[in-house]
Amino acid sequence: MGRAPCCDRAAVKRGPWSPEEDDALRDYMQRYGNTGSWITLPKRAGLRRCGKSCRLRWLNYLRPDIRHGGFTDEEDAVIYSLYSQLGSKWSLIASQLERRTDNDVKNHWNTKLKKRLATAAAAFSSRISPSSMAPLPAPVAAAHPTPPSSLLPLAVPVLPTVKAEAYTYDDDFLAPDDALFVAAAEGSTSASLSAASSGSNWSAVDNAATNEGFFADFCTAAVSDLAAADQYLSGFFYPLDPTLSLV
DNA sequence: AAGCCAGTCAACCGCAGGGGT
DNA sequence: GACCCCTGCGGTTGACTGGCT
Repeated sequence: MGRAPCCDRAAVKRGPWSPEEDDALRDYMQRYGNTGSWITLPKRAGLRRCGKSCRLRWLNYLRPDIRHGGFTDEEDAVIYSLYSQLGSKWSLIASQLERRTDNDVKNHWNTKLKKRLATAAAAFSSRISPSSMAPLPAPVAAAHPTPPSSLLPLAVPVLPTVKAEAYTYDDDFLAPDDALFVAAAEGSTSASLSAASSGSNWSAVDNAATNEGFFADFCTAAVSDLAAADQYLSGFFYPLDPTLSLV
């Protein structure tokens, strides 16, 4: 016994909205607002649409106070930063951006930012060559379909996480250099890097990397400029471990 | 010109949770 | 407390478009 549908699917129109339907919904909302429920709105507005469809169309498209497309670098940076802290809480992220909808932010992330971040991570990990580092884990994602010509045509690894990688990276647990790489790649502050380089306080590495904002800063840098992201990361690596080198 | 493919984005679906009864 | 209704959310789908062969 499934959930009852919210409306009679045979009786309502589905698919793209026509200009006439848009006009009808816009006119109704501007005259009366949605004083009743979304479920009853289609009838009141003279639309053969599901109430949920009306709500979505209004909130994501017709509402006068929203912008579409053309995300700025600043907005991208905010999205990266918040995503690194909140995950896919699109409505929360959108609420921090002026006149953006959760659907727009989600689409922008899935079609552009996610790929850009993967490219930045791939470019970064390909250039770090600590002398004693164990081989990187096998790439999880498929090869990037169209890598920029400025980048090596390599497979896209996921950014390793401290919690996942610290205990699985290799059979011998972590050498300090591995921990340094992992901590930096995941998102640690200089505090966690210091802990990593001392090679002892693993829970401190974990906590610092998880809770603090290095990853968000890396994402922010990666948004606009891969070279800047590289520079940013190497700024953390070099002072702590001179055996690391960029190739 | 036609077909294919990848990228984009509007729209749909199902679930979770809040509020009312 | 149990149930129902409604809204909001996040994941996914599918139509459309433009570039390439």
